[in-house]
Amino acid sequence: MILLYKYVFIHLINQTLLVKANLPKTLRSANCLEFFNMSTDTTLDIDLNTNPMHKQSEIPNVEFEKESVGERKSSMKDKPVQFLIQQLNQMKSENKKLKELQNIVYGNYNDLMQKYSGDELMKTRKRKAPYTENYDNFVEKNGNSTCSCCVEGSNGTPNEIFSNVSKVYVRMDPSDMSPVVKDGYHWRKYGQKVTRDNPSPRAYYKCSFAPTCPVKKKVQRSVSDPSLLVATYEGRHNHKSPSEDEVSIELSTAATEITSSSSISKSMVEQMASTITRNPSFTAALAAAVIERILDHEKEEN
DNA sequence: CGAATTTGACCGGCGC
DNA sequence: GCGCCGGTCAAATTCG
Repeated sequence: MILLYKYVFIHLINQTLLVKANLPKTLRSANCLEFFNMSTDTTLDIDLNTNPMHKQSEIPNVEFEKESVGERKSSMKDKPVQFLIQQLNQMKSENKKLKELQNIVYGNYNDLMQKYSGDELMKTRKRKAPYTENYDNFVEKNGNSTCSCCVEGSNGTPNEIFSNVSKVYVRMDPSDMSPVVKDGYHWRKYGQKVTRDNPSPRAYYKCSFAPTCPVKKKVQRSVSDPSLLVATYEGRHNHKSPSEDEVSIELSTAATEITSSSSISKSMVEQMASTITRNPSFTAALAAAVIERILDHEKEEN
């Protein structure tokens, strides 16, 4: 089961976690998935609606690395010095790549800061205004997929220490104008308001696990782009996403079938990954899981 | 018939 | 103190 998860998830999340793990602490505090939506480097792209199997080289790499470890061990007996040199060179090249990635992320981060730290953010509303709503341009700039999202901390400043407020931007199908963000959780609508700065009504939802789960969300169409939904989440779920459970059951069933017949073949894993990633519930659950994972990581650090 | 949604009323924070 | 505004409540309505 763990192996299956690994195969299916590894090429989706691997780059994300790699970049996240190598970010400087100040950058990690930014806690923005927007870094992974940046278009300057495809390795940073975490387009959840893209079939991940186009990066097929990822899965064979896992197996290759296992084999090469064995080869390394045998060669280590024969030529330990050469082996160490080879290892050193390999690490150097990896460091170089990581440094390049880091520079790209730094550049994107600075661009974002320049773009949104100016007067636009300062002319906020007279009320509490815990967050800004001026990220539309960002999503428009980067929203080349059908679902673009980013998460920001409170106060609208990406470098703010994380709190329990996050925003998600979702580009909707133009044919589907219902103000619903499918994020894998079940919500109960408890109110709707037309706000002053946006003719589209804002819908208020509570997690249907309430009062056990304190999470609320607000959903409203973007002023500049009606096809864009802005979902503001407050609080953190204290339970698993129902979609995660569904996916877990699907994977468990598939794993039972596979292991009962033969060893796991690459094509079967690919087929399975392709099937479940076409499932909107899976992509939503994956997005929620990735965000949750990063937020947990952030919480541990703080 | 129960659950979910709608919608007008109400509440509290904030600026003037 | 008053009015504006965002957020919440709860009765009425709709839906499956």
